[in-house]
Amino acid sequence: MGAFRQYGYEGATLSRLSAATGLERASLYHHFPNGKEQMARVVLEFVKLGLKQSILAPLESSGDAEQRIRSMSMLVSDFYCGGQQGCLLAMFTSGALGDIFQSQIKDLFTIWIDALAAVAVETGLPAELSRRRAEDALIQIQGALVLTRGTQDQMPFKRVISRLPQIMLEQQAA
Amino acid sequence: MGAFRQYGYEGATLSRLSAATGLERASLYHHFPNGKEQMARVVLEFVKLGLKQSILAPLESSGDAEQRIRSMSMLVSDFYCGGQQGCLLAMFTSGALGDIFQSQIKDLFTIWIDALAAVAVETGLPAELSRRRAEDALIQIQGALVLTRGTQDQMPFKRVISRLPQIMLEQQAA
DNA sequence: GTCTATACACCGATAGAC
DNA sequence: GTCTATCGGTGTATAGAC
Repeated sequence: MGAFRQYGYEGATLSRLSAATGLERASLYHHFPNGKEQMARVVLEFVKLGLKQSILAPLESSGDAEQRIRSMSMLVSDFYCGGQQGCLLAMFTSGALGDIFQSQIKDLFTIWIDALAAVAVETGLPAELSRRRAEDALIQIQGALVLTRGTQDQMPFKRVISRLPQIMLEQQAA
Repeated sequence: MGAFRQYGYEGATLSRLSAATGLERASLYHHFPNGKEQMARVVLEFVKLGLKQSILAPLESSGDAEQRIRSMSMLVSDFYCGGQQGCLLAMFTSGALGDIFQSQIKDLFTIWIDALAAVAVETGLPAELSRRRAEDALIQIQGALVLTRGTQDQMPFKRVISRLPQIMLEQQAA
């Protein structure tokens, strides 16, 4: 998975995947008969599982909504190494790949947005506004990743992470 | 330029660049003796010029600050085709490329942030806050591009575009 | 299941005719 | 300045021994 994340789909050559897994190129085709595209699909499924079972898990616990969002924020920050690591989803939306992995990518974003929106709804916000807030949260996470990597400055990402509860839950209009 | 933007650095093969320019691969080496890397650098310089002379031009005009930001927003929306086109800068921050084009990318983001911050300063906002607002604006533009492409829904991008003046100029604390 | 060996296409890049 | 032809290297993928 690391190879796809670090180098993107085109840059994740079988040689790099071989080096990352310890298996020879030919052996990879035993596990993934449909080649590189299948490997990427499995990685996306793996990411989906990780998103659900790790990052989004705190959102479904009980307790203070703000605290739950803060817990997710910490996991997000760790997952992206404080903004130094890029987002696989963002990389796979680029270029001609969007056509190939579109539905899987969309699925992942939807899961994330729905989970965040559900928390906002719990606090009494209207459904439509909650969804917009959840989208805003993801916009800022993804944008902060781009800017932090582009400017070599971790501050934007850190700022967004600490601001997430406010983005989701502040009561005034937005 | 379109090839790099659509396919990314690795995906912009010389064959595609040849097709996009109408020149044979060998002819490209006459104009860019240092090969593909040089082509990408020239593209980035071209983008820099376009950013300054087109997108950021309204910010330096006179008149209402909000109106100037709105003018830039329109140009940004057109440039990214309502969010359907990805951002070259974001693509080039990914993978091992960050090391090669890092300084040029950083330069471009800095120019954009400084130009936006200057407008906020004009309206009486403190310098530090203005800079944060400018960073926030870019975060949301970049994040909206990712989300819009990832979810196949233009709404997030449109929402961010229309919200840009507010992000930059609202007077209350943030 | 993993390996070595290999097939074939395409990559970035160069030489040299015109 | 643009082309055809070609280089060495690497890409994805397959065959077959073990």
